[in-house]
Amino acid sequence: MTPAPGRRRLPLAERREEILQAATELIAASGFKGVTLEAFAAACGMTKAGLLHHFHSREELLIAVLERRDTLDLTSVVGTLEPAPDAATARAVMSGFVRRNLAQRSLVQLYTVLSAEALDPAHPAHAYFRTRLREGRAMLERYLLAWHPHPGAAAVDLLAFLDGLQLNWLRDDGIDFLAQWEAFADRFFAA
Amino acid sequence: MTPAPGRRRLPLAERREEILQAATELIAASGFKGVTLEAFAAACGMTKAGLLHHFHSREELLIAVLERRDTLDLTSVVGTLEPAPDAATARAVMSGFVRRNLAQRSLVQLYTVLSAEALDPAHPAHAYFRTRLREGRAMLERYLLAWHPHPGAAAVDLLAFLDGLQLNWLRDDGIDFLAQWEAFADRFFAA
DNA sequence: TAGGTTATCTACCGTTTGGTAGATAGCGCT
DNA sequence: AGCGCTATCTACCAAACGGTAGATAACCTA
Repeated sequence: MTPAPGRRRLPLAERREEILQAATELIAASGFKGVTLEAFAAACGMTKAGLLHHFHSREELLIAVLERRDTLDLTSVVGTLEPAPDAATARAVMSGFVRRNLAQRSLVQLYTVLSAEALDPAHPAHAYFRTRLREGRAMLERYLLAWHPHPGAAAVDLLAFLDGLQLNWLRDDGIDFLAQWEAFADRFFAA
Repeated sequence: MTPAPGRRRLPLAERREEILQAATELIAASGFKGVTLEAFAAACGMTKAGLLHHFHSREELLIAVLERRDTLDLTSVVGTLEPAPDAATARAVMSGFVRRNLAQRSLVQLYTVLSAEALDPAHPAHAYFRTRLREGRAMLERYLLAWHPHPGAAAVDLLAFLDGLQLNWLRDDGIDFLAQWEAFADRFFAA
């Protein structure tokens, strides 16, 4: 049997992954501000100090969570598609994101709250979100380039609408996220 | 002369207004989380305890600031217009908000950050923002009712786009808020 | 099985912060 | 002038929280 694990020792990589996974769930449920170092640790059955051995500060943990989630998301949605720069592909990719987000509301809320907090240039995740926005827009623009008359402005439009729709959906779950998106997309991709 | 005011005593209403004004500026500059009770008080030349005599908690102060700002904004933008329920009026009102927001970026950021924080149902301003969204949408819908084929969905669209555009503008001031809005409005109000 | 590496723990610290209790003093009224 | 109301202050508290230091024990290798 496991010899009365008053202490459970794991190899580095494994423990890190366990922590990140637990932290993601916790943050998604209660926001980042709402979760204390001790709570993160307790979720893995360890203590603050134990956790800090792996992530040297609370902020470092946050960044790690974000980056991990980002990688997972990106590969899962875009990964399998050919990067064909046409309207149909662009719409497919965006619809993929919409559907994925629809299914993980609390995680979307996490991103929303964090990205707002991070408007403050002093916030630990400020640079992260700034970069993320720029890259996302550049990527989208590449998809629009070949067929849209104003790819730059259109990319801004599309991302703004999606961000805003998400925000309103979080505030009021009476909103039909998917329907509103599809209607908007019909118009947008008709041009 | 004023007799060496180690203590400055003001009538209730006057002091309240002074506090709200100072608090608004402070929050707009550094966010709500970034300002401590003591800082709010110091800005009016008083102490925490003195301030708490007027607002019984930090949260109460926050709500008061929001409500005051809301009232001021609403009267300043909508106040002078006839509530004619046609497209032109709707567009004029919305454009009024856009221009006003454009001119007070830090205040917009305040609202953005707060409304994101307030997604948490336990947040002191949760109800405030929920109500505000609903009322805003209802008001907008009334303007669209007479001429738009789908007033409900359109209201959601418009507010989502504006929220999102604002958010992206806050994240990246390279975005031309006004131009993007006008272009969108051209399409939206053409229908 | 001995020994070293290191993952984990116990105990503690210092600061920040929201809030309270009771004293004090400025203003209006008679 | 005196008195009461209350706006304001001084002093204090308690708890939360992020982080550190040094002890301890689990696993790997020889």
